[in-house]
Amino acid sequence: MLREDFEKILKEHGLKKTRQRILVLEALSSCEDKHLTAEEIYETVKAEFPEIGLATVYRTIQLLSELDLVESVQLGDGCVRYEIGKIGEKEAHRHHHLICLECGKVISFWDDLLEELEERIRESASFQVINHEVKFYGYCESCLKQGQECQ
Amino acid sequence: MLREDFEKILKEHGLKKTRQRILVLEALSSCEDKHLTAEEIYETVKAEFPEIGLATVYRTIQLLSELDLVESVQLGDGCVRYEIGKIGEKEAHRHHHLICLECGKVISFWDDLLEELEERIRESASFQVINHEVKFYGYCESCLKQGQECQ
DNA sequence: TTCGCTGCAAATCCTTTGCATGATT
DNA sequence: AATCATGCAAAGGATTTGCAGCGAA
Repeated sequence: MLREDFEKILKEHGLKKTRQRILVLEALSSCEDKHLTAEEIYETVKAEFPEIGLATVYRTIQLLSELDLVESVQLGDGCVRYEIGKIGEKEAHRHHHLICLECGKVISFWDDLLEELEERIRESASFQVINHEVKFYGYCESCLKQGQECQ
Repeated sequence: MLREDFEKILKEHGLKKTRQRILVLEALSSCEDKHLTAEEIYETVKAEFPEIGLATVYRTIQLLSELDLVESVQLGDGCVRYEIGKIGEKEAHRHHHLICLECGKVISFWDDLLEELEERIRESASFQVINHEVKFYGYCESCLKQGQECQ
């Protein structure tokens, strides 16, 4: 997500361009794979703009969600985290997470193998699938190496 | 999950059999497809045992989680809900949810099509998959019928 | 009798809201 | 200048914790 695109979207929706909004979006864009919590976004932005308040971060996240620019994910550690969206892009539908049960590391990956499964659901359950969310829990490479005797 | 099995598990772990614990488990067993919140479990048990406290419900849920008898699910409405587990049974790995974006209805279904995908992940990402969680968002049959012009 | 379990109330954590001030258009 | 957005502090909701009393073993 480019800054100009974002500014254009704000304008289109009659919303004001503020430093806080830009910085929250940039925090989320800069580390796409970090899955930041609201608190982490707050700390990140505060480094560059110490006056920002946590409430503004929450309000901005909510705004970005409504604009379909970010989505929340819950990765098993009890925290709500936010990701910059791939919404609208064709990547959106193929974006999944691998979550390490040992170290908590999250690996994003893309795959569309579920297309076939969706088709079957559509037929068998009379349910029109719009989107799906898949999480795989297990052990990442480095944790496997470290504790080969453990599992 | 049968009551006797549960009592046996409690005994095996040196835990006491209490009316509260039995009733919480029964609330969760009786309506497997309801995905109750802590508050709903509380209300259900209270009908039969009005002295119970909400804290006990939370403590019992936590206990049941540690015993791998229940797991939490978050179905897009912002609430944390609990399901009696299929853990250990071969059903465990094939248990997914269809969530209606219109009415919020949740339909559980079982399918193991992801086996193949897991195999590919194991190879390509050097990640050992232990479990997975899949949610499909879309529109259920009755919502589709009602608003055929809407989507 | 012992020790774990419970209910209650208070504490905590995360998120939202009200309101006066400040910034953007 | 008008309006929207912000910071702060207070409110809200969900969950956890401390503690004295109760109940299962």
